Amino acid sequence: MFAIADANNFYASCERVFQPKLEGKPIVVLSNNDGCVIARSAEAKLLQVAMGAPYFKIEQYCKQEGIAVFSSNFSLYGDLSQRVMQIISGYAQRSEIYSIDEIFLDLSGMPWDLTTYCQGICSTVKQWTGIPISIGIAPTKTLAKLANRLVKKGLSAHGAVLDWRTLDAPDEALATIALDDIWGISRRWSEKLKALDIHNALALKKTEPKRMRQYFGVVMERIVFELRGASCIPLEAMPPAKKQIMTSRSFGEKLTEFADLRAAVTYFAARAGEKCRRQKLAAQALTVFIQTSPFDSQHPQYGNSATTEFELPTHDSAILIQAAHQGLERIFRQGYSYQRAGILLPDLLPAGVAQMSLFDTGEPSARSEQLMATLDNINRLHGKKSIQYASEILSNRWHMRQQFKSQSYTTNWRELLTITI
DNA sequence: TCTGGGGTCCTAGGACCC
DNA sequence: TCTGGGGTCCTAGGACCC
Repeated sequence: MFAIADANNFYASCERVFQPKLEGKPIVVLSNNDGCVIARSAEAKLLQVAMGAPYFKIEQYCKQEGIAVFSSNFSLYGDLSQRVMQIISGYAQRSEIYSIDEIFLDLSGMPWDLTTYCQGICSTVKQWTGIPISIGIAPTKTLAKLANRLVKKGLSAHGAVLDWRTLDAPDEALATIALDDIWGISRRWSEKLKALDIHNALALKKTEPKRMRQYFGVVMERIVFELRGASCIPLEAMPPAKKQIMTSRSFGEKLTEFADLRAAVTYFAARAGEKCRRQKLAAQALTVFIQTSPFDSQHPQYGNSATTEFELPTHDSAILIQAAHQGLERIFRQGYSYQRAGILLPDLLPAGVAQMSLFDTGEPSARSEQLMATLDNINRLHGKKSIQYASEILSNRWHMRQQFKSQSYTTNWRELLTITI
């Protein structure tokens, strides 16, 4: 038996925890650079604010309807997510954190009533963190996700929890579920399914799995089996090591100067190095990429990338930064307005298991390890950006617009919530 | 003026191994 | 007429997730 616990409108709920006056009020959260809508409270959904809507197109509407607008605050969301996950994972022997606001639980073999048990999880999480969650329970992950979806639509007889097995007419419920509401099916596949005269989850369940495999591949075949109640997608209690790490951003304003881009990619390379070290991985190569805005039809477009391979796998920020600079020099062209850049570390290995080169003594890498550990410690103890590479801060013109950002209430001593009486 | 930032898996084809 | 059998690795493209 699987359960999926999922926070309701997670980013909007995080903002509401620290501004309870927004209870019952519409909230939207914007992407980096305040570009487009990436989260909406239930009230904002009722006001027909679309997911992904560019903010500049709905700004007036938000003001008119009194919608509270926030820039994304990932240090807040990440921290609250950790707290929620820690609480929920205590309720099962095995669990899998699936995304920032979702966690699967293995509820196999539990002798008590699972609906009551999960209702207890919901109320504890709400009481301890202020975040509302919903839980779907079923014999497969795909059905658990659907049960969760029915909860969100208000179709559960048990509040925030629904056990698929307690449905009186599960097939009738499936018949009401649109294809692209199924986990793993998006617009293209649902269109292709409709062309085959398959129009809802029940119809898909009744297809022949082998035939679906011929049309779509093994992924769709598994979905059909899962809809039938045969589990094909196991719980992954141990998250597999990352295969690649990316750090990229759109800029607050278009950049034309090499020096501004160089500061940006330096920052990205340093962040990618931090991620790499935290996950105990090392990069065999680094790709730097830059591009102009695909929405800008007035100016000439250009995008390019350059990859540098390392002699030895590394997670030393200085080496990553140097490679990023060299790559940028190769691809930078004068005369374009750049909108976005980033760093990709494409082929990661576990740190410390690398093949040494014939003449390597190991000593420089020991010094590098020490230096990186010290750097990470300083930034952990004294806050992000306490110590940075000089070339990161030679320009800040690329910095994101974040006009509506709330405080980092839980991760920064200088931004604690203050209450005036 | 203004449109996010991360990731994964599968498949097919080509090149190569013994 | 007849033309082995079993693999791996890499890449690009296409799909999906949050």
